[in-house]
Amino acid sequence: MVATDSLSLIFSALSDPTRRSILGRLAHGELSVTELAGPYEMSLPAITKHLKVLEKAKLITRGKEAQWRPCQLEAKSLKKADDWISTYRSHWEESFDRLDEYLKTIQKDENQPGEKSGKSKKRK
Amino acid sequence: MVATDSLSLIFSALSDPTRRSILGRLAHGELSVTELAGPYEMSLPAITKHLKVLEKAKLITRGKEAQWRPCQLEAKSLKKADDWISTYRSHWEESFDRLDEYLKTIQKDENQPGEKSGKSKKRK
DNA sequence: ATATTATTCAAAGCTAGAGGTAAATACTCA
DNA sequence: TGAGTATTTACCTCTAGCTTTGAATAATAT
Repeated sequence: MVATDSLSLIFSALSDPTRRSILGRLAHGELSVTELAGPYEMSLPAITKHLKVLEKAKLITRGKEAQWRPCQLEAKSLKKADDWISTYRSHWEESFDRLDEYLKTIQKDENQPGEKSGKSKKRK
Repeated sequence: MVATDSLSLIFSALSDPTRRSILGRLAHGELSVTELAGPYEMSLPAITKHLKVLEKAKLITRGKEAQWRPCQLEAKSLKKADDWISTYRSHWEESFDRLDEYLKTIQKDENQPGEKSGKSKKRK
């Protein structure tokens, strides 16, 4: 990754299934690295690195308790991602409307068939 | 990227600022590659590659109109990302509650000071 | 002090990402 | 057909990402 802005870090962190799964498990409460690593067929150092990525994206915070460095979900960063995506919410709601419109259009076209699909907008 | 599941493709596509910006501009309507490339200090082939990434993630669809391959936003995939994130929505709402609790806790501790921060949960 | 448990660091391998330039392809119009 | 415009392919470079193994560090318990 070249970009280091917070949104890019967040989306990049979320682009790995293991990391998403880790977040999912942290949603039920704090876990240590070893506990976290349990289900995955992956070395501990690999998990450590995934945690680093999540930490850099501020999707988790880490504590210190004896020899454990427990991980905790930090949902505020997920909210950041959600805020970005939510600006498009109207678009996917709209697309149902477009589907409706489309369906109405076919019905109409069944009576008066004509152009195949040509919308020939002119471009300079 | 190793993962090829749709969520990973989507989040990975969103992890680049240029690609997010492209989606933002497509939100206002269909655009050709050259129109899209305009604002960025980047070669056309670079833009083509970004579009490929967006297309693979099904965040855009492409048309064919004379020598143009216009791009269109496909919001359904954004909804997929939104659905994943939304399972955590309760967590960031909750975190305000936790802040409240925390603030109450300090107020109490100002009267009877004691342990620095020790929550010493036992772990086997 | 030593053994045990938990976690991280270092080095290396390999694949993919992001960008560039130059050339090829696709379509339109005269 | 040939010129012009739009887009993609091929190829190259460089950096970053994911994973491994083996060794190092940190804290606890004996």
